[in-house]
Amino acid sequence: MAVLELVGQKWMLRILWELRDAPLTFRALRARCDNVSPTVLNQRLAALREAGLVELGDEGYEPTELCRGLGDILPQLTDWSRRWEKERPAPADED
Amino acid sequence: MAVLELVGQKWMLRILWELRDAPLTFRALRARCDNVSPTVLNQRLAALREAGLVELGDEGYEPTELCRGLGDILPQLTDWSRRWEKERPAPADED
DNA sequence: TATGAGTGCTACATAAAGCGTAGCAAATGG
DNA sequence: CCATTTGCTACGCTTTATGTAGCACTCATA
Repeated sequence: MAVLELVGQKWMLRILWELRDAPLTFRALRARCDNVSPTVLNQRLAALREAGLVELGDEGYEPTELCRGLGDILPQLTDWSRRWEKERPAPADED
Repeated sequence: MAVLELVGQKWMLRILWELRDAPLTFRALRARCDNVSPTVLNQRLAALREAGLVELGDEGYEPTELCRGLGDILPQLTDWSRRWEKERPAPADED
């Protein structure tokens, strides 16, 4: 389960999530990720590119064919996320 | 997609993954997670418990009913992980 | 040629998070 | 009383992330 160590890193799921629909430029992607520092974003993108999950095309960064499988999984994660937000015990105060 | 910020943290997916089958004690879970430092493990478990995703039963930590939905998703992540390991471009040397 | 806006990406100092080890308090069993 | 196991914390140190600034490059317009 080596992929857990990859996508388990901070911002990884978020990055892949933001790239799910359309390609995004470095700066646009950064903006979508709450302005994550470019240092980290670059590190993550480098790892994703080395893993063959993301590539830099003419219109920006986009998931590769190899990454597409995640496209079926992430929506389920969204679904589950919605269920969780409805049924979770104490919303408490998270920002 | 607040859940991404939760499970996107380091060790989160791994922790949930290790709890998928049977309950694990704090120490056992720690052992399975490459002996992650107890400080972090405790932080993560606290977050998971506050989110109502994990609880501490008689036999150790275990996912709650609310968390079970992930049980259908994580195996797919495994599947995808296996595909990825077969088809990825350059295994290179990652440790 | 130049100027301006966009791109990917890097440098730097500071802040935050994680790590490894040791150990505590409580519960359990001899 | 002692040993074992439990969940969990404290400590000092290393690693990682943050935020801001800016570089080198490309493209379009003038």
